[in-house]
Amino acid sequence: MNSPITKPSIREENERAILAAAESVFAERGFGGATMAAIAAGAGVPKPNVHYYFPTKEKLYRAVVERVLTAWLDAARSFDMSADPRAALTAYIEAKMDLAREMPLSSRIWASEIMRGAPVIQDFLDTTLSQWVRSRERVVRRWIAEGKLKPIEPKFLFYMIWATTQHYANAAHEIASLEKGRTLDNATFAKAKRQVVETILGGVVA
Amino acid sequence: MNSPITKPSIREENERAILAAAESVFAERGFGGATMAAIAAGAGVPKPNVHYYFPTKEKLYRAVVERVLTAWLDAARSFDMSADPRAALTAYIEAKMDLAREMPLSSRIWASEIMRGAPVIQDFLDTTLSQWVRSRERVVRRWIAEGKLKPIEPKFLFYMIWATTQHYANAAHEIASLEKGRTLDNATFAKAKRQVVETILGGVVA
DNA sequence: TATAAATTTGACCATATGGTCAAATGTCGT
DNA sequence: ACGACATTTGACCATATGGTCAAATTTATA
Repeated sequence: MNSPITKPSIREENERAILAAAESVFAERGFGGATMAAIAAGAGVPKPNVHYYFPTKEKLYRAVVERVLTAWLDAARSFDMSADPRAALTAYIEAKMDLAREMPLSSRIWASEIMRGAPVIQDFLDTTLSQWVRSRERVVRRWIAEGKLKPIEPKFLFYMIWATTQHYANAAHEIASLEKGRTLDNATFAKAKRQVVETILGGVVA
Repeated sequence: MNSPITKPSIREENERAILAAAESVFAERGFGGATMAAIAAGAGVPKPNVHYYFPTKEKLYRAVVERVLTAWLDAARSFDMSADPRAALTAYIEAKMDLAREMPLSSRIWASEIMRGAPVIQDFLDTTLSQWVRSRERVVRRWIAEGKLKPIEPKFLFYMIWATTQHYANAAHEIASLEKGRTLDNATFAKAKRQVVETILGGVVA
């Protein structure tokens, strides 16, 4: 049914448009501030049509958040536990920076979902994310034992990586304001990425 | 009139209670999701009473954000431009960490205001914050010229500090989830603070 | 204590919003 | 071309929400 070359069905195309609009509206105004009318307008369809594909605002939000989770997991995979810390952390930080750059809306929705107390992704935090952290913690501790990293608490390192990389999505507006209103261009962003990698590596590599 | 020992007037006391409730509701649900009814309930006063002190939701929100700005400025002052980078950055990072710990609601409101595109604090970003950044950038560049810091872009250092420290407020729930649901205790938070300071210093001090 | 000013509060109002419905229209396989 | 099914859409509805008002009550002030 779902062969790669099938042209998108009406349903697929509409769901795509609605999800895209929803992502943007949820990211800008938060769950509470988003309205189905705004989402419908953003998707270019009448409001009842949104409800036809996503029965409730809650369900639509969940669908949006699921895409965010997918993006998170993709970036998470770039943490190569078999590599040495420099390579593993560099790849991971760069993946996270690219995610913030390329999917700022997803990143903001993630942040705001967490600030709300994670009503939708609590289960993800308790299962997938917890496991991811535990396994990577072990790897980091091994690196420390091997004298490759300073004796740090792995979690705090992850927090710093998550926070710093996400900041480039969450605070894109603030950053632009400090750059005379202009968004970071690719070259500047690349410099930021490099500096983030080097600062963190410089701070934790033994 | 406003001598230090004057007992709070009815007005002062009510405004305080309303602002406190508003801060909590805005932080939890965002501007759009917050309701005046919830704020009134949180403050323990009837809804019209909230409007008596703060005519509109928008004005109430502005009042809350102003308190956040004050907190931001207080922490900003701890960046001692006359000191050497180790001392200056340590004091600043620690002040920011303490702020995130002691005023998590303010920190979250700040984050969500910025994610909304800073409709209320745009002016602050363009004036006070821009000036603060420019003057500190100069100091950091001087430190670099004196060989005390690696050749970094000062702004990216500030972003890392802001992001990482704020994370402990913004993502407190996520962090708690990764700690079996328990909030970081004081000792653990102190360790986090130390590690953040040491990682960043280790990353940028020459 | 009398009077003015500040504060409180129940009852309301207009609008916005999430969601529904049924009729109309489009799509697709046969 | 036909019937079955998917999709679209204008008109609605119930509720929530920001905000108002005027009467009642409390607090300051002279």
